[in-house]
Amino acid sequence: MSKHKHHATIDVSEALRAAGLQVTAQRLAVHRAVTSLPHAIADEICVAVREELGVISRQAVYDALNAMSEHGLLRRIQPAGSAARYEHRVDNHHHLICRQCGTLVDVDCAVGEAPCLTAENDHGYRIDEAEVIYWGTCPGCQ
Amino acid sequence: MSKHKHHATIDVSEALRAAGLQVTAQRLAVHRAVTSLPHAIADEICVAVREELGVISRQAVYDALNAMSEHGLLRRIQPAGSAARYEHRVDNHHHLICRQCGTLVDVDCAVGEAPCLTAENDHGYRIDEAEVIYWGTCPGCQ
DNA sequence: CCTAATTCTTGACAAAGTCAAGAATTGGCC
DNA sequence: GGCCAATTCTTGACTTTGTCAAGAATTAGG
Repeated sequence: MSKHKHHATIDVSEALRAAGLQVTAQRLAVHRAVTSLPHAIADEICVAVREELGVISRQAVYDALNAMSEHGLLRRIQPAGSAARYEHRVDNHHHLICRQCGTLVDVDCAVGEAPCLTAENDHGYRIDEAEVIYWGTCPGCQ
Repeated sequence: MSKHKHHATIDVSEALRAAGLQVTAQRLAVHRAVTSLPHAIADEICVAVREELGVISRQAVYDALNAMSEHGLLRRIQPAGSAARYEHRVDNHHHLICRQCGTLVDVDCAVGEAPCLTAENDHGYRIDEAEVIYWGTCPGCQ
C-alpha cells in the first residue's frame, strides 16, 4: 500500500496538503484521536488530544474537526439526541444506534456502492448522499 | 373517515387519551401548529402557538413536542446542522434536504412498507426504524 | 530567513434544550 | 358539582454544544 514507514501519520499529512490545508501538530493529533476513538464527540476528542499534546484549545479541536470533515479526511455523524460524532472511516457505510444505551456501530451499506442514492421521487434535487441510521435495541439492552 | 365534525382536533384528543396523556389546550395548539407548519423547529412552534393561545411557556412547548413525539402523535426529525424539526406525518417516509438553503421535503419510502429495516449485518440489534436522509441541492439552488 | 496566509488561543457569546420547584389544570370518583 | 391525586404548566436558572472575533503563533513558499 504505502511506501512509507509511518503509514497513518504520513498519509494524513499528505491528505491535508492535498486538500489545501496546512499540516499542524493539532490536526494530526485530532486525527489520531478520532482514529483511536471512533464515534467520539468533540469533547472526548479534546480530552484525548490534551493527553497527547498537553494543551490545545477547544476551538482548535472544532476547527480541525470541521476542516477535516469538510475535506473528506473525517466523517461527521449527527444522530438525533447526541452531539456530533466523528469517525475516520470515510467510505460508504451507515450506522446502527441503540435507543437505550446509545451505542453506535458501523454497518456496511445494504445496497452496495452508492446505493440508496435513488429516492422514490427526487423533487428535482440533485442528491449526493443518502444518510441511513438504523435505530433499535442492542443485544445487551434486549 | 371520522364520524366527528371537528375532525382533526377530536382525533388528536382521542389520540392523546389513547396514549395515556391528558388533553390540554397547550397540547392541542402545539399539534395544530405542527400541522400547519410542517418541519418547523420548536421556537417556530412556540411563536405560532402564542399567536393562537396568547401565552405558553417554552417548556410547555418542549414538553408537548416531546410527549407527542414519544407517543407517535408527531414525528421528530433532527438533521445535521439544524435544531429538531417536527411534523404531523407519522407514516413511513423519508426526507430530502438541500445543503445550500436547508429546505426539507418529504419523500415516500423508496422500498415500500417497512423497507430499509434490513441492514447488511444487524450486529444482533433488534432494528425498529431506518431513518433515511437524502442530502443534495434543490432545484432553486442548482 | 522573510513574509503572507493560515491556524491557534482566548474569551465572550448564542442557540437549543433540560432541570427543578411550585402553581395550575385535568380527570376520575363520590 | 366538588374533591383529590396525578399530571401538566410556569418560571427561571443552568448545561451542553458550538460559533464569533481579535490578536498571537505557526506554517509554507520564495
